[in-house]
Amino acid sequence: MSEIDVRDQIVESATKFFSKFGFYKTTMDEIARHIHKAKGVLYYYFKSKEELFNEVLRRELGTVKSELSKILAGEADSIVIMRAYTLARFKLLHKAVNYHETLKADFFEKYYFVKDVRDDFSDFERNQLSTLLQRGMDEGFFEITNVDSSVNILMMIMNGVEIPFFLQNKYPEYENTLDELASIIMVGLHSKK
Amino acid sequence: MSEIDVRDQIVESATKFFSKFGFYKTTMDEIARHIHKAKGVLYYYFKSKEELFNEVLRRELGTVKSELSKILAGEADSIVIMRAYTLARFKLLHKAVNYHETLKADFFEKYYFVKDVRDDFSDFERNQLSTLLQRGMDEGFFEITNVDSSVNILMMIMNGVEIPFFLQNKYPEYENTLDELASIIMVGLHSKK
DNA sequence: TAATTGACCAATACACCAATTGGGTCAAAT
DNA sequence: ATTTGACCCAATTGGTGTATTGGTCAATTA
Repeated sequence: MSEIDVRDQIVESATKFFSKFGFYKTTMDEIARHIHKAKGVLYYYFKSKEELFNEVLRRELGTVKSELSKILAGEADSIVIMRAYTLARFKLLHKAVNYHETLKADFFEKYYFVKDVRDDFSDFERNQLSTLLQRGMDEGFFEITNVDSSVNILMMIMNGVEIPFFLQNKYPEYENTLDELASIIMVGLHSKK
Repeated sequence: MSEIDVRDQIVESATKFFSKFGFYKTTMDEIARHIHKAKGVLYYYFKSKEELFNEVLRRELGTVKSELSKILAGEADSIVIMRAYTLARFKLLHKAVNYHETLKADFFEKYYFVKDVRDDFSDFERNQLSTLLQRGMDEGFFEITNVDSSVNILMMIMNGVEIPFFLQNKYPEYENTLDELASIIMVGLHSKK
């Protein structure tokens, strides 16, 4: 009975509620009641509601990162990988509903506590893209003067469209043009030969 | 005395206040007092506060549009124009502080009344970019399969970064990479020959 | 000892009312 | 044709008491 990891139960329950109602409309008490425990036990495993939310986020983005890592580890040309990465990135993030809430952090001071998880994902992406672009240059597919700067621009574009996509629900509308976006970026990074 | 166009005075006064305090923190009474008139006179020239704000916006974006039109009417290659357009677009919009407020319309229902002006600017931009891309194809600089679709993507990128740029004040940080963004887009649209 | 409970606290959110603000109207005046 | 200022009323604001909820902890269980 107590074999089941309670910490996991808590996170699963929290995920359910946070996904459905968001951070502020979810109470610690209902998370606890849902697994037939007293509220106090949550504080045995997590030191605060914010930390619990962060754990939920960490897992959500962890899935995204591992999926993306699979793509990045592929054998194909860096161009092919780059395209696949772009499409998958948005498709995966589209489903990461708790991540969406963190996008509000830039508007509402309330959400300061998600900074760490967001930064972590940003770092991940920056590293991966740097590696990929560098590899693309080594393979002769890309010809860019400054990798860091190109990565910055890619990140600017990708982060930029997240708010319209996920908070204003324009992702479905744009989903089928993402392939073309990827094309433009691909060619844009491509050597003029 | 009554030679001075009162309507203009009103709009100028309104521009001052709206630019400084935004739509909701500005009162019709202070706009009127500033030009030593009674509040009622505002309603002789404008049927509502919202309409007055729209007029302010119209002028603000009118300036932007006419500046951009100058660039678009240039003699240079479509590539050169495209780059100049991109840089100028953001530089001009950066100064259009009332336009910034309209960006909130996508988050807060309160701002529904700015739809018309925003749509107008969107239409302008869509038309101009279509013409430019088409011209670029005719001149052999661009090689795109579907102009509309490419325009969509350009607009998606440009609109996407507006919120980070103007509402989260990241424009200064990115300003000097805009040139490179333009490059990527340019090459991205460029024929592979 | 590790895990859990439930009563308890303090801070925040919330519901409610009163007072004020501010958008908008209009008959009268200029 | 334009302007005024008193007026209306819906919405906002500020203040207050109550309820909710994040968080603590001594006692209890297994």
